[in-house]
Amino acid sequence: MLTPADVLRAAAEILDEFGLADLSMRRVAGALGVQPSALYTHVPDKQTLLAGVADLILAEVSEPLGRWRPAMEEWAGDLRGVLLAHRDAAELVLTARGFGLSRHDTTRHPTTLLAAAGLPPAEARVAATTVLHLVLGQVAEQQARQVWERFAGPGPEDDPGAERGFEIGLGLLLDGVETRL
Amino acid sequence: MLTPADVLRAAAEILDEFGLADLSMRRVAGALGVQPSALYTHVPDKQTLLAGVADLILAEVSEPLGRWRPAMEEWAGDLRGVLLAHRDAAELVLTARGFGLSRHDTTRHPTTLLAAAGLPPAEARVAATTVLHLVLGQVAEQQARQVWERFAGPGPEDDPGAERGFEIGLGLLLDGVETRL
DNA sequence: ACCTGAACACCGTTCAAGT
DNA sequence: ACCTGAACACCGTTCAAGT
Repeated sequence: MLTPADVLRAAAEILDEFGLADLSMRRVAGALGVQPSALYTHVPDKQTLLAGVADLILAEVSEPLGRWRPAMEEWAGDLRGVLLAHRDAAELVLTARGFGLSRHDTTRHPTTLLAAAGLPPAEARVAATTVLHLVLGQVAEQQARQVWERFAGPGPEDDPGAERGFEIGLGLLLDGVETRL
Repeated sequence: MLTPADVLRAAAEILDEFGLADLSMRRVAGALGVQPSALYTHVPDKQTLLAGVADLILAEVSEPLGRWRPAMEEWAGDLRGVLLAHRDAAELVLTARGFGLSRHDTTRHPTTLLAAAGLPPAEARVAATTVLHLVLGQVAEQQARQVWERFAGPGPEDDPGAERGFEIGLGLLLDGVETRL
């Protein structure tokens, strides 16, 4: 007997191995050894299933702790690392968040951290969300490039240029935060 | 007789009216009154067609001129406005850029502008790309939310919270740039 | 060169039927 | 409640055939 958690796990595995384009309801069903229609007993539709996988991924990101600046740097780096560890994760999270189906409040802890550092609550929320958007935008582009390189280019590289760009861009943003403290 | 430009235009119209999910090769063909297979005389595949539409949209963004800070604010606002004016444009641009099929060098002018203001060339490029990623991440999320609200919520709003968040986030980043000048 | 028409190998989702 | 099997209304892309 299947459970919603089984469906989620199977979907997450297909995402990591074959990517978002190959993550179809029929493929998830196949991996579980059931008919496609059987999934709809445990999951309302594909959109909700994808949001569940996105939340599973976001739950891997650790909470930021300690002095605000190194903590924010670690959180952003961790978020980026988690997204890069799962194929097409940035695009998945971006659409899941937009569709409002994501239950995971990703910016909760960094917002608290920035507020505790002295930033007005509204600005803290915006600053945390800005860091999130920055990471999502950068990783989404990098991962779409990786999809392409998988069958056209010289294979998936570590892309040190992207990491360098991420660090510099984040540094600019956190410098901006620092001027407001 | 069809031309590649006709196919691009038809695809762009379907995007604006019905969104990325409904932008299929079969629908573009239908709008042009031809069989789906007829498109492949003018366009290699769907991916390339989408990248062409993305470049069409990005070409609408005006060049930044004048003092660096107001020019960057205007450029980022213009970019955001252009993306918001075309349904699902941020997601489209994000994947088209990632796939490396986009011919449009979006960050060219803002990079020159920041370099002229005194930022080292490498940092200028990164700073311009960071602004781009910020805008793409924020608009991608907002537009995915708009897709959802179209058949679930209270209709597409202007979302002043998103605009406010954009302005504050951009301000933080540009403050960071300022500390480096 | 340009387009048609048919085909191939897929999709997400629904639904009557069985257990 | 849970799952099967068939069906509906779609996909992108290819390819022989016509002009």
